Amino acid sequence: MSVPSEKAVGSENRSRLSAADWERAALDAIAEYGLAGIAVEPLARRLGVTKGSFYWHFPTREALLKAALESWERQDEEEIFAPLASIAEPRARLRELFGRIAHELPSHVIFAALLKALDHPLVQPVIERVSQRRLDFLTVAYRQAGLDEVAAALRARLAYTAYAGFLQLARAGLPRLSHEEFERYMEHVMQTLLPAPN
Amino acid sequence: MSVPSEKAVGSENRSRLSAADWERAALDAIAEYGLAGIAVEPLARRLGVTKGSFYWHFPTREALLKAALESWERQDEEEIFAPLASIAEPRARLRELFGRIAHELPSHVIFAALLKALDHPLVQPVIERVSQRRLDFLTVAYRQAGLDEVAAALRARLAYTAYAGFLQLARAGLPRLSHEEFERYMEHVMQTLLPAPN
DNA sequence: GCTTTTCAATACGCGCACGTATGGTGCGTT
DNA sequence: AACGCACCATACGTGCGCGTATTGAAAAGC
Repeated sequence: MSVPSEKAVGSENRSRLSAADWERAALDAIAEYGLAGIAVEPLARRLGVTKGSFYWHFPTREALLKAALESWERQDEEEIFAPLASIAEPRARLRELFGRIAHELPSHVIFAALLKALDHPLVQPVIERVSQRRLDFLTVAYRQAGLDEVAAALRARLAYTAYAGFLQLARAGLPRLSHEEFERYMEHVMQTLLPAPN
Repeated sequence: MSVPSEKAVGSENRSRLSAADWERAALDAIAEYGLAGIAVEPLARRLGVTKGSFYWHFPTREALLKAALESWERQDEEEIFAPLASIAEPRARLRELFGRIAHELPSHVIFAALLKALDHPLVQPVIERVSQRRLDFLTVAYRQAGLDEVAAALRARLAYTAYAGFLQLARAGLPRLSHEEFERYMEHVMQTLLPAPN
């Protein structure tokens, strides 16, 4: 049956790496340093190997970026937005979404980093797809919350830009909010961006 | 009186360059390529000289960046926000502000580029100052439009993040709006983010 | 007209990341 | 025990941008 001695789930410190390990490291690097964080030699140092390892798994730097982006797009969809879809009440669903953004989930941090690299030809289509899904998500929720077709689409766009702007400014550029202040802010956002419940 | 043969206003193609010419070129480069656009050798090529020229005017790359940022911050304040301040009616003032954002003024394009480089130690304080001014601007306008102190500050923050997000997503990442669609969108934003006129 | 200042070209060394080529090591297979 | 494959190290060449040093040319001042 040829059972590998270590088939554990996590990315243990097993001495040999796989392509998936490089993808994970790449995503971590994006979260920390932005798109420029995906660099072969720095990543290799970070992983305790040399680039000789990398070029066995991937033909080029761009290939890693591409793989990492695909991995993120899938993961983001499954882990972040799929759970939200199960919330029936649209206002609660939106509230939950906005609430999650503040928690600096890795997926959101990466999303913020990718938003800053929209000029990159590999990033742009990914963000376009993801943005469209988020817009649809918001539009549906607003529609269910009582807005008419047109208003729902417009409100979704406004909410989405606010979402993107918040991510961009959350870590710096604006005075940071305390937990309480953030709660008040969230409350205000909900009241402003959500139609009154009938 | 030693009148220089060419003292014309514009950045004519006079053969010798000044520090101000480099600053202008740097800001153009930021608008086009982002912060990475500020690079000595590429800029020199763009200007038709070699870096021998640059290092006479500036000691280092960072010095140019610093000078360009200061120039932009001053110019942005004078040319964009000062005119707005003269509009007495707060709702009209806000409308005018939002309207200007869409016109891709150079100053806004640079602002968007700087927002993407918030991690840079020279950029961060500039954006923090500018953000604070914009927040104050918005807060005052909302206050004058009838919101109470707390609500005005919160609404200003929301409007500002929407503003930043819009800039970030205007050029790519989201389906581009036609002129008519944009007008409708603006109308919706005004209705949503502005209190009803009594 | 001659010097001095101002701006620019050239040549150089450095760092750093990409990508290639090639040899080396551990481990499952037979 | 020997082989072969998967993974990694090492060495090398390239590109490109920063910064320095030195020389050169044009304009300004006297």
